[in-house]
Amino acid sequence: MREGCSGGEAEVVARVTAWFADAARTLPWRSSGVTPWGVLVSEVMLQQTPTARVVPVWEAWMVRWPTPSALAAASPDEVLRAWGRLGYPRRALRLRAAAEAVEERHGGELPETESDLLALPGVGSYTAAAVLAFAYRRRSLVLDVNVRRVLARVDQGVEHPARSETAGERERGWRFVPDDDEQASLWAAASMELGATVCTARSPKCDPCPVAAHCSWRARGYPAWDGPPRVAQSWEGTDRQCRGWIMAALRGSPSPVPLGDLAWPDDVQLARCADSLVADGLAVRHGPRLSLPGFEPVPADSDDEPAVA
DNA sequence: AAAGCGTGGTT
DNA sequence: TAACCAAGCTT
Repeated sequence: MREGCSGGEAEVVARVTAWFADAARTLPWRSSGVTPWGVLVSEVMLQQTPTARVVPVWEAWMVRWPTPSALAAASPDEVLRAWGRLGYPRRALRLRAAAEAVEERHGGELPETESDLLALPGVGSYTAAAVLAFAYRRRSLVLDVNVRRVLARVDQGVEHPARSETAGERERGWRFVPDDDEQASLWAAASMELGATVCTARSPKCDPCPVAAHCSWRARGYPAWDGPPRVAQSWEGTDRQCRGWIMAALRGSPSPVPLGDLAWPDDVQLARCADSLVADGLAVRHGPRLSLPGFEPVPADSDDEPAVA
C-alpha cells in the first residue's frame, strides 16, 4: 500500500486521470515538440488569465521568440506590445527578465530544479511546480486555483478553498500525488483540467464528473460557502484602471504620448499612475511625454524638449 | 500577510 | 446588469 493513501485518494486519481485521457482539451502548449521554455511561457501567460485569451498570443509569441535568448534580445516595448491585452503587463517584463536570467545563469537552457526555477523572475510556487510536471514530467505538487477547488470539494466537502494556500492544504495535496513521475504529472494536468472545465467555481457540472460519487461536498448536499466572504476587487476609478488606460495608449502609439492627450478625469491620479508605471519599468518619460520602455526616439539632436537657454 | 496588479468574458 | 471569475506573483 502506498504511503498516505488511507482514504480514497488513489481511486480519485485513477478516475480523474482516466477521464482526462478523453476530455483533455487540445492546447498548443500541450503539443509534442513544445520546449520547456514554451511551457514556462504558457504558464506565465496563464497566470490569472483565461486560456482562450492566451492561445493566440502564445502562438505568435513562440514564433517570434522561440528561445530564452531570442526573448532576452528583444526590446521591452516590443515585448509589451506583443503581450497585448493579456493584462498584468509586468508579467511580460518578468518573463523577459527570466529569459535573461536563463541566459546568464543557465547557459540558455531552462533549469530543471524547483529551486532554480523559483529563482526566476515571475516564477512562484505554482509555476515552478507546473514546469516540473508539464515540461519535465516530474513529480510535483501543482496547486492552482482549479486543483485547490477540486480538493476543497472532493476532499474537504466545502465549496471553495481558503483565500490563501495553507500548510494543511499542501499536506493534503501531496496525498493525491502518485509516487511515479509520469502518473504524478498526469494527475497534475488532469486535476487542473477537471477544475477548469467541470468542477468550475460558479456552476459545477457534476453530471459528467468522474468523481461525483467520491465528492464530499456533493455527499453533504452542496452546503453553501460559509467561510470568509471572498473579496470583490473594485475596478471603476481605481489606479489599476488608470494604469491600464495609460498602457493601452502607449501600446497603441508608435511615438511617445503626451500625458495631456490621455482623457482621464482625474489629473492627480493620472500623474500618480504615470509615476508608478515608470517606477515599475513599464513606461519611460520623454519630457512631458510617456512611452513604452525601450522606445528609441529618432536620434535628432535633442529635440525632445524645448531647448532652455 | 494583505493588498495591489489588467482585462474581458460569463452568470 | 453588476458581480464574479480567471493555470499567481510580489512586496
